[in-house]
This record gives sequence, C-alpha cells and structure tokens, in this order.
Amino acid sequence: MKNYSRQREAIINVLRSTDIHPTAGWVYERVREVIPNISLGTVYRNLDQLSKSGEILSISVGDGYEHFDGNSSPHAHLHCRKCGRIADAPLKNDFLAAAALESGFIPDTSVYIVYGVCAECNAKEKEIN
Amino acid sequence: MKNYSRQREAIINVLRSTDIHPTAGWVYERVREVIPNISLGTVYRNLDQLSKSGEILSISVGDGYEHFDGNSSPHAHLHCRKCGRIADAPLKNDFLAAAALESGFIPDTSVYIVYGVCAECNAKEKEIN
DNA sequence: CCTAAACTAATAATGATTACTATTTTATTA
DNA sequence: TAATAAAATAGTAATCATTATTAGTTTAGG
Repeated sequence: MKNYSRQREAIINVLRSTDIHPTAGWVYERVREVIPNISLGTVYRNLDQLSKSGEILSISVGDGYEHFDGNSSPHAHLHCRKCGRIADAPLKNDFLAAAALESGFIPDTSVYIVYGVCAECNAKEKEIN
Repeated sequence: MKNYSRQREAIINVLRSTDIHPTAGWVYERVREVIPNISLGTVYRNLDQLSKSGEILSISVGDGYEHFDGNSSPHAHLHCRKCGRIADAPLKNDFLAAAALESGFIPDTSVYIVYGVCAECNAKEKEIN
C-alpha cells in the first residue's frame, strides 16, 4: 500500500523539527537543503497523504495557505491575526468527544483555532501608542 | 466608515437564512436571484469585510473553499469528511478563554472544527457493506 | 445641491494547489 | 539476482478560488 521513500522521510523530519506549523512551500525550501532536486509536487502529495493517514495534522487558518503540524495529538492552536504565527495550546482531552455528542457524528480529529493577538504583537502595539 | 448598500444587505439576508455554512459562490448564486447583476467580487469583498468586523464567521475546513456562517456566537462545527457538510454543535462558553490562558494571547474569536463522519454517511456505509 | 468617501460591476491577474506524464524506486517472488 | 507490478518521483502544465484594478455610481452629511 505505502512504500518507503527518502523524500517522504525527509519531509516528516522537517515537520518534526519545527513547531511553527509551516506551509507546503516552507517545507519544500527546508527539504531542498537535503534533497536539492525534490519537486514541489512531491511535497504537496506527501503532506496530503500523511494528513489523510493521520500521521500529521492539516490546519486552515484562512490566510490562504494550508499549514501542517507534525504533532497530531489533540491540542488547540492560537493564531495571531497580526503576525500570522500559529502557537500550540493545551486542550482538555474529553472535549473532542463532548463537542460531537450530537446526532451520531463520529469524530476522528479536531482543529481548534483561537484567533486573536499574541503577546508580542500586543506589546509592540503599546510601544507605538 | 461604513455605508449602506443593498448588495450587502442581501448578502447578510442570504447568510442568515441558511445553516449550511455556504461558500462565497453559493451566496453569490442565491443573491443573484434578488440582484441579478451583482458581481462576484462584491460578494467576496462584503463577506471579507463582514467577517473582519465580526458580524459573520469565516471557516476554513480545508476543502479548498472558504465557508461563512451568519451566526457569529461561539459554537463548534462538525465537518463530515465524506459529504462535506458542516453542522453546528454546542460549545461550553468558558472554553475560549481557557484555551488561551497561555502567554498573554488575547483571543477574539475561535473556530473549533471536528472532523469525522456524520450519522447519515455512516448509515449509508452500513447499507453498502 | 455638492462633495468626499464608500461602494459597485466587469474584467483581468494572481498564485497556491492539483493534474499529468514519462521515468525511477521499492518490495516481492521465483 | 533477475523479473515484475505497484508506488513514487521530477518536471511541467493546467486549474480555479480569490484578489486586484478601474471607471463609474451611490451614500451620507453639511
């Protein structure tokens, strides 16, 4: 069903080495440092595959890019509207099930994104005014 | 700052009349029934504006489209991986603040999306097998 | 009525993502 | 260690949701 490829391994390694929740393009640039002639399509295909198999997480914050997270255990994301950063935040475990109680819906993953302004951007704002 | 326009009013009306969390394209088709020569760009611009001002909610489930929700009060969304439907689900109120406790992040909105399979799709699956 | 800011229709441009194709790699079996 | 089929890849072209542009129209306030 699924064969080994050093391209995929490199992609996973890059993802596991960061917590910035990168885009496909960012992953592509980093992987190129190891496999210079890797194709952008290969990066997209593998990220798609890995997120469908549950090994990684795919996150849409609505900034026009798909973001990826090597940590697929349940946690929330804090997305800063100003700098665009996506940070991790803890999440009570029983929440996923509780939210889906309704109507026979069978949950597998969840993405919880909190929009707002991060501490750093808030500090900069205060400096200016 | 913000002027009245009947295009924007029609867009809000369409959004408030449904709970399917439509895309810009869907809203466009519905508004055209009332204002036949409305421009798609106008729909996009207004939806963007309204979601930035907090009057509506913008939701990315990762299906390649941006979805919109006329109900901007905090609630979770159940996104079915098979039929693509997005349903509403209740959400404990204090959750938003709790998830953002960390590091001085100041939350404004949150989008909580649970991925899985809805009851209907699950029933169909059982019929087949 | 006048004016400036906000808005619109129509259309062109953008750019992230996906599709396609010929070639190469992987895993398996003899 | 060949032979083979499934899975992957590089490179490139195509897609299409969204954004930008522009000339003209509408709104609101004095």
